[in-house]
Amino acid sequence: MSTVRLSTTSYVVLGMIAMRGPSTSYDLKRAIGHSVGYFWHFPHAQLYSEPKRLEQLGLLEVEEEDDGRRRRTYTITDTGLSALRSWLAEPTDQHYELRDIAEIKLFFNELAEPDDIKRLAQDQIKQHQDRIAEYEQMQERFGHESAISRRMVTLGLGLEMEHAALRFWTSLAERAERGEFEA
Amino acid sequence: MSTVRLSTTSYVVLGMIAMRGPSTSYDLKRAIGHSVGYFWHFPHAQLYSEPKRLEQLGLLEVEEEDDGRRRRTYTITDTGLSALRSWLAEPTDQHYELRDIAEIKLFFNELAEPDDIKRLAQDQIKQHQDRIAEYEQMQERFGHESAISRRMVTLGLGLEMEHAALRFWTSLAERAERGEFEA
DNA sequence: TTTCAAATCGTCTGAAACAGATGATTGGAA
DNA sequence: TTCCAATCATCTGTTTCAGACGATTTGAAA
Repeated sequence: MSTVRLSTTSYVVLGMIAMRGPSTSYDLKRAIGHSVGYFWHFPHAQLYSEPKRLEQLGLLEVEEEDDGRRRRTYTITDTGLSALRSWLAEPTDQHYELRDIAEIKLFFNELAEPDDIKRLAQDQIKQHQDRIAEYEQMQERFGHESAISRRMVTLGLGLEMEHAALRFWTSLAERAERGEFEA
Repeated sequence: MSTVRLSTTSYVVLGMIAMRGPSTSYDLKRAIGHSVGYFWHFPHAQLYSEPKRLEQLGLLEVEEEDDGRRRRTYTITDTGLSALRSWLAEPTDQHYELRDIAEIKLFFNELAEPDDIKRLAQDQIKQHQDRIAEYEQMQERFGHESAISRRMVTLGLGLEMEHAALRFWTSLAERAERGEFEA
């Protein structure tokens, strides 16, 4: 077994191919785009270079078209599958990271104009409402199709988080309205 | 005014120096470590290289010790302050990113053993409970000192998010217990 | 049936982010 | 006074990243 350290990107690629079956990089890009991509961004260039690496490590197999687009279709190997499975079985000690520019701006509220805080809060409210609507629509459309309902489980976490953020920014907007961030 | 694109890291550095006053890279590392570092990780090496860049751009000024540690103490310039202020005033269209390895593993639940899901959920419950305790302690200790209470505002968001995650994983653990992730 | 604009698909580049090793300085306990 | 642990700073090689670029394909209008 190799001693190379695989990244989260590696496992997402492995997992996607294991779940979907044989896939091209472009397939991955699209599949990730309407699933894990909602909460963790993977630049599409990675989805071309990473499978190449995984193939060299023997975790994927590749089949190349020899003309036109020259698509490379990747399949997971037994080694790849067992690497993925042991990662899934492994405990995760790392806490999540919430990369939220709005939160950073809010952290520096002392340096901002009170009106900036108000607008920030209002923008966030709108954004989270929109996202909630989007998630609910997904849940409605696909949540009951048992074929993919297990892929919808994380939507529940996404929704909880969105509602939490919405609650926070709503209450913050009220506090700002009350003048809590003046002088 | 320069046309260089500043990153979030840049603004965090500027903001920290603006809020704390003259700071060394090590000061930044520590200050970030017990504030924004809780939700967005900035590798400390960046906090040495980034101020250097900002100094070259004229957004910071530097004063160097000429012996011993050779600490470089950075101060924000007027240009730096106005760059920071206009960033704070600017709307933020980007949605947050939630980099959560546990969520990724859960997404691939179809490929995992039912017991893995149970343990994943239990670990997450523990982790979020601990984090909540940590945040509540911070709130209790510093929330009332008006000198810094405005720097504690984001703690509220952190807590809301932690509670949301805790709710989700708690309910997920029950579903797993009921055998929802078998076969 | 040609044509041409939009959508799809793939690669490349240079810059920034990153983990983690290394090394120097310092304070204070033994 | 020595010596260990904490503090502080830099360096290295790798990975991530945004976004530009270019090639192929589709299909609708001409």
